[in-house]
Amino acid sequence: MYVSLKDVAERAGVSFQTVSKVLNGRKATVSDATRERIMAAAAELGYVPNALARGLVKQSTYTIGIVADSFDDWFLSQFVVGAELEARNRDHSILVSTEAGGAAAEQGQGYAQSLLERRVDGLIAAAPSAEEDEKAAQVLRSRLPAVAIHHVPGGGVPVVGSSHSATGRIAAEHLLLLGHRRIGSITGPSRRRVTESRMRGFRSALEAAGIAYPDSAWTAEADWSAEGGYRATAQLLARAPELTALHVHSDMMATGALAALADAGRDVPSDCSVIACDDLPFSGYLRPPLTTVRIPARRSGERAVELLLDLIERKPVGDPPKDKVFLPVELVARHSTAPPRS
Amino acid sequence: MYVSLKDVAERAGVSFQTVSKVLNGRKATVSDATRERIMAAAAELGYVPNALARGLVKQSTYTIGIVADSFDDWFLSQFVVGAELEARNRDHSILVSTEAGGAAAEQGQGYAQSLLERRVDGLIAAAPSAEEDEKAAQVLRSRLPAVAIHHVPGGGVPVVGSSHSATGRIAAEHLLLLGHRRIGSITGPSRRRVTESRMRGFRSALEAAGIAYPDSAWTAEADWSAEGGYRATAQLLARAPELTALHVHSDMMATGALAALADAGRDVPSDCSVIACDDLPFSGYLRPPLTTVRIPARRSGERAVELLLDLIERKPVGDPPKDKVFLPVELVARHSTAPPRS
DNA sequence: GAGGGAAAGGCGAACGCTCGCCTAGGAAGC
DNA sequence: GCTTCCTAGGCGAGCGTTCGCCTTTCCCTC
Repeated sequence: MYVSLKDVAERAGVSFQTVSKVLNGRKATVSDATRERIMAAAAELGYVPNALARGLVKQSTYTIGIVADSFDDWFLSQFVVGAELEARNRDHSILVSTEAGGAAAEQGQGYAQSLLERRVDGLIAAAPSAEEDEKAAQVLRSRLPAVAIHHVPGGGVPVVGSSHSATGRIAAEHLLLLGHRRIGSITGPSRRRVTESRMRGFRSALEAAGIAYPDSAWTAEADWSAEGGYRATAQLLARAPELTALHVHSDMMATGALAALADAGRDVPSDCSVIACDDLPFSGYLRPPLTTVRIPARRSGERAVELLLDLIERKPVGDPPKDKVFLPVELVARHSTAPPRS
Repeated sequence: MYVSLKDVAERAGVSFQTVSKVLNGRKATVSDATRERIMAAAAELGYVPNALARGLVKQSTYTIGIVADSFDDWFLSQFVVGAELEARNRDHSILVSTEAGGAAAEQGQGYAQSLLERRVDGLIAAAPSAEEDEKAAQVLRSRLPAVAIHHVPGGGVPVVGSSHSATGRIAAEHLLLLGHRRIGSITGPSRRRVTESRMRGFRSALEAAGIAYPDSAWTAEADWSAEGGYRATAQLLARAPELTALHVHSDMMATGALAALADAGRDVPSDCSVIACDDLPFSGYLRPPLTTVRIPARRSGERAVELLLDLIERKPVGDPPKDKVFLPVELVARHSTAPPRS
């Protein structure tokens, strides 16, 4: 079905190994005439190299694997876009797998199984749902060069990303500066580290301002979705009408929060401010435009690949790899936040 | 680095071919004792099959390739999710590439190049940006079993998806039924087929109702983004204040449209109705909740894989493959549409 | 005219696997 | 006791590459 080096060789009247030399640019040893004959033959026949065979002998596929949870997630898909960009720059390609847990695991496929079978040269763990998974951690640690965007039990895997606690802190400080004292939180799933870290940063800022935060009373948990955000907000509002501001852990949930606030007849920002994080492409087009903390998703993907590739190509006596790379987050002040009504 | 069949064989005291038999479940010919010894050895050593080698000899990788434009796009990423699901069901995996044009093409990589190199068993073309690309069409037609989600020049490739003209028609009919007569359009890029088809369906519904549609006056083009939608809407509003409804070609652009309407001081739906298409996860949480035509993105991915796999496994004298599969779209009426103010 | 060297290209081996056929040995049948 | 059949497992070949080394040819040089 496909033409092979041998087919090209036959047509050009040389040995297939010579064709290999030419097509891989190891020029020194072939005459110009032959080279051209070979190139022509390859083009006419429509030769497409076989990455399987090449990978087999080179013991490297120039490919890096990403274990992600799902493309549903904005952060993850942006992360992959960034990763792909950087990989392309450095002559590698990206393989994405969703075998972190859930459906795949039920079918008996291990963490990143298909990636390992395909012999990727390195692994990027981008599946927070597996952040507590011991087995996954073992794979990451022992098999291959790897980096992660989240905590890996037992460590030993460099982490790339932005500081979640800083994200929470920045949000809190912005609200504090405007004069808010009674701030509620719509969080992601509480078992996730990111949720805990954001709350830590958030709380620390409040404490620094000498404000107590009644955890259970002013917090509602959701699942990152707009729908979840709507429900959690509606509940929280009913429970704690005294709040003058909401710190929402994602723009998507904030979209729901804005709707819930509107439906409750509370004006944003005059009755209640809202600050979120992510900075989705449409966040500035919600009404009111959403104030948020921008998370550099794409950039994280780029940096993860950079780091991983450095790790893979590490010189024998290279410098020890960094074990944490933090990318800065940034406050994007729009109009969903304002001083509380006095 | 990796353990191979030979390593497992040595530990179990058999030939490596026997290990292969056992691990692939061709049981008949091996005693229970031996089988267990082999399984144990494989587990202890952490054997991971090498898909490269296997693909090489089997001349099949059990993998299907998707050429997509970008993960930025909601439709495309949902499509991939669906495709992955269905592929997993049928023991295949998915490889996604963004080599349709743009950055990749500039680096001299052909359409789907890396997918072909990896010897995928079939191709799904999901890159509208290449819908007019002759070379891409040739690859799709000649190389491999393929299906597409968009028109392919010259045909010969089955198309899976929903009817764009029906989408436009449904939107128009909904607005017509409410009593609108002066309806504007915020479209995607006009060089895309999808844009043209939607407008065709839209216009045909208007004509059926005996309404003339002044194309250039009531249409504004954007780029699918919220920002583009905002700008196009703002312009159109200024140009054609008589409009009582807007037909927007994507929910993302409609998000911008809603913002533009709000900023122009026009209430939705009482001053101007808005209907869009896609049904994004947050569309029901915009305020007002967006009326839209739901496009079955995930389902399209599933069907595309189904169809492709059938094509690949086609029995010698199988039925001729369908060349079009249409998935129904569905009106989701929410609150951004209402009768025009009389 | 012998020796040396560079240029051009051939060749064998190996990567890790699957597949089909082959063989050794024991049990069964007459 | 000899043939026949199974059963359990071995073995060779080949998939399409890359890599290092080897061979041939030809041109110089002394």
